[in-house]
Amino acid sequence: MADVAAAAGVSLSTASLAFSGNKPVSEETRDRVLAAAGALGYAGPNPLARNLRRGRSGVVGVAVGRLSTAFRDPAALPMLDAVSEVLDAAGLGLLLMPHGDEHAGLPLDAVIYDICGCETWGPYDDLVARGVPLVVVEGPAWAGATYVDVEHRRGAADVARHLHDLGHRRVATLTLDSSHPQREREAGLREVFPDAEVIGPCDSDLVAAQLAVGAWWDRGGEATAVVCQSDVQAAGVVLEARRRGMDVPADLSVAGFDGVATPWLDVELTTVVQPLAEKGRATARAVLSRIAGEVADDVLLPVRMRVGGSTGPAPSTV
Amino acid sequence: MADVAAAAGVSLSTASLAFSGNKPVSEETRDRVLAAAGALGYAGPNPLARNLRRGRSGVVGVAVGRLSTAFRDPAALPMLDAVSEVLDAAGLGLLLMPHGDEHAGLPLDAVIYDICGCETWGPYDDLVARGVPLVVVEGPAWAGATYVDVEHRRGAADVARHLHDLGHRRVATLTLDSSHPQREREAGLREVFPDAEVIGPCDSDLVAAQLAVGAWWDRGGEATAVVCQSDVQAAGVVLEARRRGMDVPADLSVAGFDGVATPWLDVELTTVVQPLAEKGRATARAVLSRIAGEVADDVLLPVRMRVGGSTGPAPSTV
DNA sequence: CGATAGCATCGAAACGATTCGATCGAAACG
DNA sequence: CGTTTCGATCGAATCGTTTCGATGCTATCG
Repeated sequence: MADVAAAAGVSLSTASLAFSGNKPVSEETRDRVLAAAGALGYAGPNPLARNLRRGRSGVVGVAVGRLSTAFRDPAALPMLDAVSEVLDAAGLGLLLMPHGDEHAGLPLDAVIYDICGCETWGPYDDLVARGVPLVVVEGPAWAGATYVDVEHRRGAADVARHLHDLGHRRVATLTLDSSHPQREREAGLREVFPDAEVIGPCDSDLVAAQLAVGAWWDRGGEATAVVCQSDVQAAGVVLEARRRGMDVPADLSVAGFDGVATPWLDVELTTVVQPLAEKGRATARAVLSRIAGEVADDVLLPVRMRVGGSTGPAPSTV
Repeated sequence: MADVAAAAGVSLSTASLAFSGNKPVSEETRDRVLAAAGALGYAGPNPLARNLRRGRSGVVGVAVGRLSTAFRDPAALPMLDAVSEVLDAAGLGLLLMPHGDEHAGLPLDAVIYDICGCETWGPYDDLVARGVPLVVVEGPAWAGATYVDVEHRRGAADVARHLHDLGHRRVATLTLDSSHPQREREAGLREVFPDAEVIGPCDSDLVAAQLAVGAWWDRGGEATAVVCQSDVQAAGVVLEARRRGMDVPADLSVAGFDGVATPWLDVELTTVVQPLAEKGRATARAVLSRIAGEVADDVLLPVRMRVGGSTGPAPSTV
């Protein structure tokens, strides 16, 4: 930039102002600087230097598990999409941080922990030591972090009540690996069905759910309704039930969670609809606040049960 | 760091060496520096300053469309996962660049264009002016970029021959928006079926495919086989065909592309299996080479047709 | 017409590291 | 014992900006 300034016959500081526009520069001077830049093939201020000066990198990390697993669940995308949209508008980029701490050397302005079952991570000590703002989505409590969460417990309780109203008394649940949302949801379920049987934990994956519930039936499991922790799991249960000759919802009611689209399934799932986009926006807003040095309030978003065709009256034969 | 050096009674340069290990430092000195750092709550060298010195940000951008659409297709994930794995190992982070140029101010060491239908973008002039290495996946030709691609044309031709061998003569194809891969694949198809009818372009989305092929049938479209540009599209066609009382493959053969898992479909698709992970690794390797200042050769990866149960002999009644 | 604003410009000091070349002992060598 | 070598340490330059405070200079005001 010094060369450009020299070529334009102005000082370095003026050239800088011509590019950044942080202070008024006469039209004529700006044009002269820009022309000189063009002639010299100067592409504008070096972002690295700017970042050093500003003390900001313009990059926000988002901790996900392995990409292929984190995004397999269709609920992850609308959320991340909304995050990205808000951050983009603020000129911030989103850096993927798959499990691992290879990213210790990168300059991050903030980090989002979207807990896709990454309960065990713990915040990177390095980030905490550096004072990098942390925003935790659906996560356990970490000191100093801002929280964004949805009403897992209430959603699960709503579903449980719905099933109870339909006459179900023998309910089983397919769980996720132990995590904050899982614990909350199980608590919600147990408000209504204290003795609900746990089929076992499995990933939010169609085949995994089929295998898990199939194995449970094989070893004699019985229930008139299965409550799942994601719509993908629920779809797996529906498919496996049918494969075994059961009708949904006549013989078995199945409930999901998330409220994502499953167009390849011919029945609309009864589920708990999360405001995924709003969750993402709230997360991004929290990030922006924290970066700006403000305190950001924790956010708890409401959920809404949606009754679909996958749940129905309990079969009277039980 | 100056404070730490002072506290440890060494010079700034020595303190720097103690942290980076770029030159030998006596064990005792290092311990003293680290101890001083701990006492002063210094979390290590500031990445922004390091980046400025090094002239590297450690961040690689990956241009995708909107996240929700880019990752909806299950083929995108294994690819990106592999990219991320290789880059992580090299200490580089992956920055998502959704469509738009808000990312102009970010310091990127290289940019990957994974052309998910983002044909129209053009490389950011800014990046080119800055001399940022570009790696284009399945893209059109841009001067100076390194290319990674798969044998779209050959894969499509293999599928076409397979159908021809099965006796099909009336073949239609569901396309993607015009793009390099789409053009290549259509060329492959036309090697065997020069007159194949185009049903129309649609996103690689289940519902979109159902609607597109459904509308085509509604307006009198006829074919014994439909060649699709992704497995998701193919699944949509299978579902829609069945909804209309056709049997797959007895009445209609359907072929996909990509070779991803569709466990919710009860028929294994005939498809063209792409080496997705290898594509990702090759891409990442190209990025690393280019960042290192080396020239990176273009890569063309082989594909393999996999015959599944979605294609069969042409019905004799046509 | 003199004092006061206000605008454009400039010089110089950060921002926080890395790294080149020089210095200084001590060990190794003949 | 004199000389070379090597490892540890240091000082200073550098990376490329942004921005604070100062300096003219020209309108504005009374």
